[in-house]
Amino acid sequence: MAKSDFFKFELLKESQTTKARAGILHTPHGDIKTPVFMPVGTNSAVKMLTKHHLEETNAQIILNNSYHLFLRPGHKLIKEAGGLHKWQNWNKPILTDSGGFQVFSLAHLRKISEDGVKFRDPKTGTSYYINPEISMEIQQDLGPDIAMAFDECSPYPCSYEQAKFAMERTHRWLDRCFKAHTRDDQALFPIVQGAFFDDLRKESANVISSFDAVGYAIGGVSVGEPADIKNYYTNFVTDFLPTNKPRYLMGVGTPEDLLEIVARGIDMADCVLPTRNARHGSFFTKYGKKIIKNKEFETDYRPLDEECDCYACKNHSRAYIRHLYREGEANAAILLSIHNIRYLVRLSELIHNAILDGSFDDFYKEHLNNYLKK
RNA sequence: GGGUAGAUGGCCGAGUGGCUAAAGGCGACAGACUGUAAAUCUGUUCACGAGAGUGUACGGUGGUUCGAAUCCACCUCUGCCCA
Repeated sequence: MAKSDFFKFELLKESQTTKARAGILHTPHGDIKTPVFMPVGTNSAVKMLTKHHLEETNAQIILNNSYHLFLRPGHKLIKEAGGLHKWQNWNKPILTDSGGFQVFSLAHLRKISEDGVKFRDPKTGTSYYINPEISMEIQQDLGPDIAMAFDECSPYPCSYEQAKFAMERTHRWLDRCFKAHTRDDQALFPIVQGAFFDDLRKESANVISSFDAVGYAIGGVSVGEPADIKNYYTNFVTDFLPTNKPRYLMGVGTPEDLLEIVARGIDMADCVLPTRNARHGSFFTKYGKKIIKNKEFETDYRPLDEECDCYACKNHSRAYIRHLYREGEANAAILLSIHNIRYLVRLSELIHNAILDGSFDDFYKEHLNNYLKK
């Protein structure tokens, strides 16, 4: 069977005033309504959530990470266990990152060569080697619906020469990824790099668009650059990507980011922020991000967000969750994680519906206005 | 009654003559986090002041000294041991 039989992207409707689009991406493990927010479960676990919690958030697809699972427990073990879906008992779509982000985030613990990257495991000091072929082998053994190309994500700031070199190497690696990738029931998304230079981003978008892929990703953003730069390049790059394929902006973001990037033509996004911020005590509301430990919530008996339908909001008050957090109870992180994920998943559902009924422009303005109101 | 140890900022606890408005921890108050080395990290925390700074402060009172949380005397209180 060819890839086109497993994957199809239906573009349902486009906004008249912005670049927002609503669609459906069909995958071997089910359909994904876009725009979609994808929670991150690096170690084959979305931190703090059981499968039951995660299903209740209505997440349509989750991320896992090749680098982390390669180190432990090993892709061969997961393959033997029946693949990622069976391994973590998640029967909806899964996307794996290639290990490319660790080239960036573990910069001081790795050495890049033309062939690939040597990493030192921060926990044990052991050395591991990943190159495009190894990343494809890992991801084909793990068995997600969507695999990502092995890329080199540049830091911010970054010189033009450095960015160009990393981008060109990413393109050479991309070619090797596509040659090594053979599973038809798995999509391989190439990734645009080029840091924050117009000509590099344009060149990279054109190069990756020349590969026949199910969807196309934009990487190298949310690496410390200001929001307006991120928005500018998101808008800039989507102009050079195929219109009939999903575009995935990697590592973004906050609720306001989600609105901004959808308006700039993005269909998929993932971020660790909802779960990390939850563990660190902050939560999303219609009126902006709040910090649960703050005194203002001491006697606030309202739910985290009054319009939210998540488990935490249906059952508990801000005052109660604040108490749990201050006492170091794990339940605080669990409840906040459930809420933050549901907040972004629900926001993406509302966005999808708003695009379909033609009200996205108003929705976008009103929501952003509320969220950024102080 | 006798002996002995001690009394430091909201709490615990360093500090034994100037470098001490006083380490460190806790607590409190606030902030950061964007393809997860992260249930982590950062800042503030005597009063007044934007700040330089000024004032008050190491149980109490008095003393020694150019200078005392630190040395001396007495007092108050507390822990422990003996009667």
